[in-house]
Amino acid sequence: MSQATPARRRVGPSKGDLREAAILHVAKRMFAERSYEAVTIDDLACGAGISRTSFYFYFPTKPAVLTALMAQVSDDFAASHVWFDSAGPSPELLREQLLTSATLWRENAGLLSCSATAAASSEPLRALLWQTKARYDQRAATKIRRDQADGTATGDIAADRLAEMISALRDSRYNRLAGATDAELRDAVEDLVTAIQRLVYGPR
Amino acid sequence: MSQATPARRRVGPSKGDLREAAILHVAKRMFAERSYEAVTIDDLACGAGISRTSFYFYFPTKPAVLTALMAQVSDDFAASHVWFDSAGPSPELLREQLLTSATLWRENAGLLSCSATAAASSEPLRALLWQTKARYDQRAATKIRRDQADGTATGDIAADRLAEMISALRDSRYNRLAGATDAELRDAVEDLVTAIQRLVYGPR
DNA sequence: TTTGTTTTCGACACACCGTCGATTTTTCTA
DNA sequence: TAGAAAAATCGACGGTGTGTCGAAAACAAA
Repeated sequence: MSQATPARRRVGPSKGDLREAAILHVAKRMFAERSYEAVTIDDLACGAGISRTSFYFYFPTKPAVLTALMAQVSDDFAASHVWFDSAGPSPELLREQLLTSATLWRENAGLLSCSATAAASSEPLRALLWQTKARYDQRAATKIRRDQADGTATGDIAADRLAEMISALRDSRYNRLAGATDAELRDAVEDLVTAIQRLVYGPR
Repeated sequence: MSQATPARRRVGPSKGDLREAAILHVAKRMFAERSYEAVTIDDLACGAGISRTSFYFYFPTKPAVLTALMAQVSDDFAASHVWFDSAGPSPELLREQLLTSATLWRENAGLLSCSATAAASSEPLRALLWQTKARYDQRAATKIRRDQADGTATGDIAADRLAEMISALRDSRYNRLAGATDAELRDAVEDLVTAIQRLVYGPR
């Protein structure tokens, strides 16, 4: 969250904080429905009721806004990882975790898509996304390593590789969730549960 | 391949075709070592020995050059898919197919990375990449469907979903192949063989 | 040489970006 | 509540990259 804060501003709540919130608010809406390139800084500024130049008082760049927005989503996302704290396959917990995160993903589909685009040109945003993924992968790897140690999980693929595979499967499936129905969302979750169980625990 | 050809030019070989080749040549080099944004049309034109304006006589946009380059890579890629024509798990053929495509991916790592970036802003390029992926997924799905029909492969995940999963696993692993050693490349292939076999054929 | 086509490029208009400094508004405190 | 300090605003400017137009130059064929 700190990358997006310019150096000049102080901390307390003030009038300008309302504007910052207004920018974030309008940005969330615009990035949700247009592509990253199709949203200009002028659009954001006008939407927040200020001039383009004033925008720079609040954020240094366009991707910085996206970084601030994604920091929130990233936190929500991290809160849904109940399976990682369990022991053994526990497919019900895995299903619950995936359903929560899939719902979150669908709600923020446009924003996530824009942030993936913007990451190519913004080091801070790239860092945030990388960190989010790294945290997820590490928690997954820890859980898998534990299950491999007590023989529950098969060991012929290293735990951290399995964790990366799970991320990859999740991302690719979730990325087509924009505008999906609840039934489609549940199907996606069900496929992922089956695939992950099979990859990690092998023959059931 | 046709998206990249502007309307005005005729077909036969002529002086200008040399220039077109020169642009493609220098573009391949530049996109291999710099990021997509860091290569300007002026860079490409200068590199090919013409003015920026003349560039537009050969290609309508920057992504169009990338599209032309990617069409070639896409063809090479499609030629390496020996496993799809086999029956049953045949892990040796799968390994061979993955090794070939991984090598190709590593050779073109920079180009592939640029094209992924550019796809966000270029419909024709997006279409080419989509088509390449779709062809791959369809061939995979056909093979899997065949194996599911005769009971070799398990059927609790639909063939086309499995095909998408395979693409996703491959992409995520290959995308970290830039500058990898031969040993790392073989490790990647080995993990993928194990994972794919387990996903498609379940308990071995 | 003439004629028509291919190729080149300078000049222009555009869109967006980011900075600077002067000005206005808000906030705090004496 | 006046008046100073800090916060916030914005116009003007300069920069970069893009794409178009039309006139000129190089080239090929008759």
